Amino acid sequence: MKILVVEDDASTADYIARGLKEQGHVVDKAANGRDGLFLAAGEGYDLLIVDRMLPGVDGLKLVKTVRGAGVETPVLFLTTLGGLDDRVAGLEAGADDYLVKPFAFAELAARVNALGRRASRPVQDTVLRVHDLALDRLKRTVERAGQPITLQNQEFRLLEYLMSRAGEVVTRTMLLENVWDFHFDPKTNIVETHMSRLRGKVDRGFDAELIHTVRGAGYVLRAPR
Amino acid sequence: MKILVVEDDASTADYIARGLKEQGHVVDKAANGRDGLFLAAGEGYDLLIVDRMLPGVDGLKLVKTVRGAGVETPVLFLTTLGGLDDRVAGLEAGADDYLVKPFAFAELAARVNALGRRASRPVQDTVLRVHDLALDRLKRTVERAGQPITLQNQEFRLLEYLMSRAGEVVTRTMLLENVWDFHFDPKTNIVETHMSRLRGKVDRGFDAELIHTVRGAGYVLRAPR
DNA sequence: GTCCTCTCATGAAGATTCTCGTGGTGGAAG
DNA sequence: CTTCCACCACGAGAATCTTCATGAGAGGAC
Repeated sequence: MKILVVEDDASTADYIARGLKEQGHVVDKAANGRDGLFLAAGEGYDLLIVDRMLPGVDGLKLVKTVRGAGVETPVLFLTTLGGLDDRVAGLEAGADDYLVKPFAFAELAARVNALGRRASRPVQDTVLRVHDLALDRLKRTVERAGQPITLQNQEFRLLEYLMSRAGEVVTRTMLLENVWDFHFDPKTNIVETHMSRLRGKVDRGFDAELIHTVRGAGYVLRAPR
Repeated sequence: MKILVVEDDASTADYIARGLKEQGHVVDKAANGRDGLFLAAGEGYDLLIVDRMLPGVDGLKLVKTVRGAGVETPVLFLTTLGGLDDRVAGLEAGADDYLVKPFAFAELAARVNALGRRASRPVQDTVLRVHDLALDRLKRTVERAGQPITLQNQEFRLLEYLMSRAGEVVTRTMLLENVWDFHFDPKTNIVETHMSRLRGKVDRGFDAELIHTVRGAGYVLRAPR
C-alpha cells in the first residue's frame, strides 16, 4: 500500500513511517499542509494519515479540499484533542477514521489494515430529516421542531432505521433483523414495546404523528401531507 | 423488475403476481420445480420468489441447484412452516430472505423492494471456526471442543467480531464502533467487562487460551501454535 | 532488583432492555 | 348492527447489560 503521512512533528512522522515500512508499505512524508495537499491531490495514494493540527493549511481544511477535488482516498485522522466535537468535525470533513495521540503502534497498524481492506465504502448522510424531525448519526442527537429529544440506544437505532427508510413500509421482521440483529422470531412483542416508547418521545406532544401503524404489515415513518 | 414466481398453488401465485404487476413489475409464473428451475437458469430475472414445498423438485433443492449453477439472482423463500430450522435451511441453501405464509401483501412488497435495492450483497460464511471453537451465525450457537456454550446477545456479537478477524489485533475503539455502534469514547471499561465475561465462558475450563490481550493495543483471537 | 505507573480484570450495583399479561381497537363475518 | 378475532398498546416485573470501584499484573525508570 502507498501511504502519505502529513505530520509536522518530525519524530512522530518518523515513528509512523518506520513502522509502516516494516509492514511492507510505501510511505511518503509531508511536514506541512501545503505540501500534503499538493502530494495528496497528485499522486495515487491508497491512504492518507493526516495530523489535525498543521502549520499552513490545517488538517481539517486539507481533508475538505482533497475531498472537494473528488479524491476518494481513505483518510485516517490523528488528533491530540480527545473531545467528541473534534472527532465529529474530522469525520464530517470527510475523514474515515481517527486516532487519538498518543497511540500504540499496533493500534495504528490495525486501523491502517482495516481502512485498506475497506477501500471505499458507500457514503451515507450524517443527518437524517423527515418533516420537523432531525437525527444526527455522528453526534447521536435527535430533535423535533427545534426541541432536543433524549433517546436510549435501542430507541435511537430503531428511529435511525425508520428514518433511513422514511415513506416505506417496514415490517416487524425487517426491524428484528436490522435493528436487533435477530435472524429468527423471538416470539415476543419486543418491537411493539419499543415502538410504543419511541412514539411516546417522538410523537407525543407534537401536532402531527410521524410514526404510523400499517395493520397486518408493519410501520411507516412519514411526514404529514 | 423482472420477477419469477415458483408456486404450485394457483390462487396464491395469482395473488402475488397480480399485486406485483400493479407495482409495475414484470412477472412470470412456474407451477412446479422443474419448470421453475428451467426458467430461473435461463432467463435473466432480478428476483425469484420460491415456495418451500413444491411438486417435482422442491424449493430447497431448486435454490441449491440454481446457486450451484452460478446464478446470483436474489431469492425470497415462502414457507408455511414457522419453525426456525426450516428458515435456517432455506438461508443456508442460498436464499436471501424468507416470508412465512400467510402474509400480508404489503409485507411481501416491502421485502421485494428491499431485495431489489440490495441487488447482490457480498457473501459471508455462516459458520466461523478458530481452532476447536465454532460459531454458527444463523443458528446463533457456539461450541468449543464439541461442548455447547451459551452466550448472551452482546457476548455473541463480540465473539462474532473477534472470530471474523481472527489473528488480527482488534482495538478497543474498533470494538466500540463495530460491536456497540458507539462512535465516541464512552469513557468506561465496558469492553474489558464483556471481554472478561466472554473469557469466562469461552476459555475457562479448556486447555488452551484463544483470547489474548495485546497490552496497549487491544485483543486478538488466535489459535494456539 | 525495586518501585512506580498505567493498563487490565472482575464483582457488585445501578440502569436499560426485554418479557409477559391485560386491555383496547379496528376489520371481517354473520 | 353485533359479535368475534387478530393485532396492537402499554405498564410492571424479570433479565440483561453497563457503570463504577477496586485490586492485580505488566512494563519502564532508576
